[in-house]
Amino acid sequence: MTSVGGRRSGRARDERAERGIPEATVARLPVYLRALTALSDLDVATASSEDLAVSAGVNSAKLRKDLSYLGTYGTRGVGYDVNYLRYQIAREIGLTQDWPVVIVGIGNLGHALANYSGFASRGFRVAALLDSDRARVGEKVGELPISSLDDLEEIVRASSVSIGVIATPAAAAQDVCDQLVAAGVSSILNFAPALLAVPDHVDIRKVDLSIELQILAYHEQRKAAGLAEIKADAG
Amino acid sequence: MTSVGGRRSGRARDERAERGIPEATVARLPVYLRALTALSDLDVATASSEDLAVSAGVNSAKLRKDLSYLGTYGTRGVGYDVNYLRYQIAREIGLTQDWPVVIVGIGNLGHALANYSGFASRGFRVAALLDSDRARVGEKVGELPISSLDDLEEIVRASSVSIGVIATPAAAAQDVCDQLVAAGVSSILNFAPALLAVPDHVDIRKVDLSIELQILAYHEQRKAAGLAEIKADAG
DNA sequence: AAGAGTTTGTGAACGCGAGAACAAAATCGT
DNA sequence: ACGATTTTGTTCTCGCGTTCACAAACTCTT
Repeated sequence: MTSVGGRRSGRARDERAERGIPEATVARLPVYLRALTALSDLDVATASSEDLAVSAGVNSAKLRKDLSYLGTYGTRGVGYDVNYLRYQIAREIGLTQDWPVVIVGIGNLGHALANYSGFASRGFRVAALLDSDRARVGEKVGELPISSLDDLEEIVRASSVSIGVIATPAAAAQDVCDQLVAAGVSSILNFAPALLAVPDHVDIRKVDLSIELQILAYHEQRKAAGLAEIKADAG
Repeated sequence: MTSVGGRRSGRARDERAERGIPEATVARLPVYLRALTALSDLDVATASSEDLAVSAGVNSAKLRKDLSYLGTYGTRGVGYDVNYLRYQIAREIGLTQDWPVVIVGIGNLGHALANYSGFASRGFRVAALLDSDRARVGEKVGELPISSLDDLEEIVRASSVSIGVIATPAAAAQDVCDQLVAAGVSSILNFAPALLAVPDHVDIRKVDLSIELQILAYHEQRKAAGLAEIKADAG
């Protein structure tokens, strides 16, 4: 409990940022970043936690607590310097560096993702587009040509890719996932409606359109049932 | 506390399903449904909570508790009848009926969504594609022609649409959202990277690619930092 | 028919995250 | 220079969701 702790080096570092920002907070940092960027574009120099909270759509106490995990970047009685805080959050997330990304599966969705401008604007760069259909290899999508899935390993090594996006049909997803992991990719964003198994050291997140719609349908049905009940009681 | 409760009608109903399935459970029901469908396709007649939990990628106790909110559909010592449970979950979510959906913003993403086969296979039907660009009105995407955003209200009324999907640029999202709400849509799935304000009675869910990537980047950076630290300590 | 073996449904403990509330620290006005 | 005001950073409490653990309920074997 005294002096040397764990495998920390001797150099003093910011204790607060050292270990463990709660996952819920991490998920909100990009939202704050977006709000700060919007304020910055409007030439707002400083903003209170309340201002920011409104822009981000969260409770101000929650926002202050979230920011406190990063460090003490605010000034009591004043608020937060918009550009300074924006930089600090960007640095914390890792957006001060460039992240090469490969997209696997260039169907309708892969196409859309390849052309998505939100990639480049936030430090993500599409390094390659891959598809298992040999007939499509060479075809251009925007600036980039489609490469063969066989070249995955070489591309990942050559461009130091650590993030992969899966936009294949569900049936192919696990196989592609395994290949990505074997090639050295350690973060995966999965758009295929399938459960993917990965080793512990690999992070995986899924985006599932169909699930989102089903959740909406559940609530929608509930609203309709409530109305029907009121009607029945009245009649 | 006795006899007549709230605005319930006199008819007895299943108390369990009557009110309030936890939101976390609702979000998992579609996952269970997918797992059950997969098992059904493999002609598996019954499955234990453990089997299902593995297929769905969750803890079996959690799965049992989730299912218990719907009713008592399992048999102790045996497990769950796959097809029966599948039907019950589908009914609970509201997938026994057909949900017409409108998609607004037919750019790259809107195109991909319009052609997404996962829609139809789960009871969602694309009723119309809308775009504000008059030059594109009439253009066909798959089977459907693009309609003008001006016709939104009529389309919503004619087809009893209650779910809308926003796939426009961020700048247009709030305006489109307001129009959807005004037309009578009460559930919205938003793909635009923008915070949308809606009345209380409207449900909204967002899917944000850029945020997902940023979350992955944070963890990726963390892994890299950890490695660097170990290297530095060793050297 | 009765005991052995399974598997569900649920009570209880625990941990995390949300939000209220407040002390500490900065600015501003006089 | 000092009190009033603003706003942060943090402590505390509460509720929700996850997980463990076990009694109840069912099947199967003999």
